[in-house]
Amino acid sequence: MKSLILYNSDGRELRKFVPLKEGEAGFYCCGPTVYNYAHIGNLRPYTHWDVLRRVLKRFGYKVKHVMNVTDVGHLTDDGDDGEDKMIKGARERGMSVWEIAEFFTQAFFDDMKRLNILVPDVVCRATEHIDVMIDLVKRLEERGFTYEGGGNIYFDTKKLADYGRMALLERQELRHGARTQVDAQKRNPTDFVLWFTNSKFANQAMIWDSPWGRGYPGWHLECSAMSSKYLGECFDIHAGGMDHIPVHHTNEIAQSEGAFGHKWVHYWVHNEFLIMKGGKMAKSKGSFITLNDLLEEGYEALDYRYFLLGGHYRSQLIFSSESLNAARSARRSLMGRMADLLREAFPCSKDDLGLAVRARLEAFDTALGEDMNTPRALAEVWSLVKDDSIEPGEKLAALFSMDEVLALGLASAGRESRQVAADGELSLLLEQRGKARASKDWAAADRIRDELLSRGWKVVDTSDGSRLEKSE
RNA sequence: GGCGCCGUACCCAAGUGGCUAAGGGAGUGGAUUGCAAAUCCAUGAUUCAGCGGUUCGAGUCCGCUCGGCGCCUCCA
Repeated sequence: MKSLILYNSDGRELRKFVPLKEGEAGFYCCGPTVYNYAHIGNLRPYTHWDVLRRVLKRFGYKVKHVMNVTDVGHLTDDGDDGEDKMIKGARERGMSVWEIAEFFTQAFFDDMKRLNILVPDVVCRATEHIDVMIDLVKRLEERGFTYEGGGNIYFDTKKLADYGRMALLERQELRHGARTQVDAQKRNPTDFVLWFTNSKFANQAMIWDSPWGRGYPGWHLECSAMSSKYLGECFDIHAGGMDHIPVHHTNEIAQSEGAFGHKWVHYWVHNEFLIMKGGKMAKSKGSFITLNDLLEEGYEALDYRYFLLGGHYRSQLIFSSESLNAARSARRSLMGRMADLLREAFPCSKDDLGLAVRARLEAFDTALGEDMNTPRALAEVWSLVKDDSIEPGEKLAALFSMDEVLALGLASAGRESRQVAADGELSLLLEQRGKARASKDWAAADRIRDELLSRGWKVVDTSDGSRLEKSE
């Protein structure tokens, strides 16, 4: 089993991954809140967690990957001047909250597919697990972690000795109430609602029966309840955005460890943000870039994936059209080299790989094993490509192997030439141009080249003759 | 105000105190080409925001200054 080192936010150190069960890895990541399209910043973590999942598999683990879909309209746990996100989305688009959830869940998975992100083994919706959440609150109630105030059930954070350990909250002087209204019902500023029966909004659309009255769950509850249902009350990895450390994940830990009475998650991994020129992209800011926007500008989704893998998941990554262009150029170049290799060789079998190429693959794995260092892994890809001591067939085999983790679509590199070969008309035009060139009829040759370009194909002349590549 | 992260070439970006500071993109020069595109070759930081310190040795550790970002509100 290859060694995987992960940075564990709970303890803030790099730690070798040791699974709870030999050869298996249980892995939960915070999923989307489906009240709007995901913007490209939202898509960053899922790409990195996809790599994590693929690395775990590559290193020999049997992976169980669970992700939630937050389709409950959440208020905040503090006094909130805002509006329920789901209700707002529904009102603005003239749909019901349920339709909104369904629509944007679909849109989210469309994006996942285009980015070559594997669908988690379990995708669980909050609205389908209300009973599990209620059970968790009951257990907390039995163990004395809750109190009632103003119709809502609160978690008493004073009852948990190491509340806030991951976020180092004890070192912080939080300015509670600085930006929001303090909830007068709370005994401690950090307490949070487990179950609401007292909605701040008259038209609360999603409510369920509970032992405490009709209402809806607190936001943090769903992740604790669902992850534990599918992965057990103690599991390996919980992933999410670093913005969640102080509140969401801190409270998940509190309510889970409170209810279960033991340590809950062994490795917490958190991603940093995608940064625009002026700061992070946020849904609440109203304007943001979606994957569709990039596609409309002529980028491929996998160009964006390449861009993301070019930065480490724990570092802020600066987005600009310039850097995305760089990623696109790099990926195209890589695809071009793949296509060239495929013209001269077939991928050889894994058993026939020589020492040099094995060393390259080893270096690639090492990079990924060291806290998922995808930038270094990409550098290893380029080193391999440019290594003249390695036979084309070996390179191809290694590149296909690497792409099992990177998922940059390298396997489709040779597709264009096959497509051209299958298209009689294109082949004929290419042949005619070849004849025109042979007789130095440049006008005719250029006319055919323009014709092909107008059909979306770019002519590439080589010493071995001409071929076609897809243009923009 | 508190807490945390970051500042590496024109741009993006790796870098676990110790060989010549990865990789990609852009640029430039050359080869090739009917032209163009593609491709190939060559070319990049005596230096890692600045200053000081620790050390035999620091981009990597410590302190201060300047600059950027995040969290303490829902947020990936």
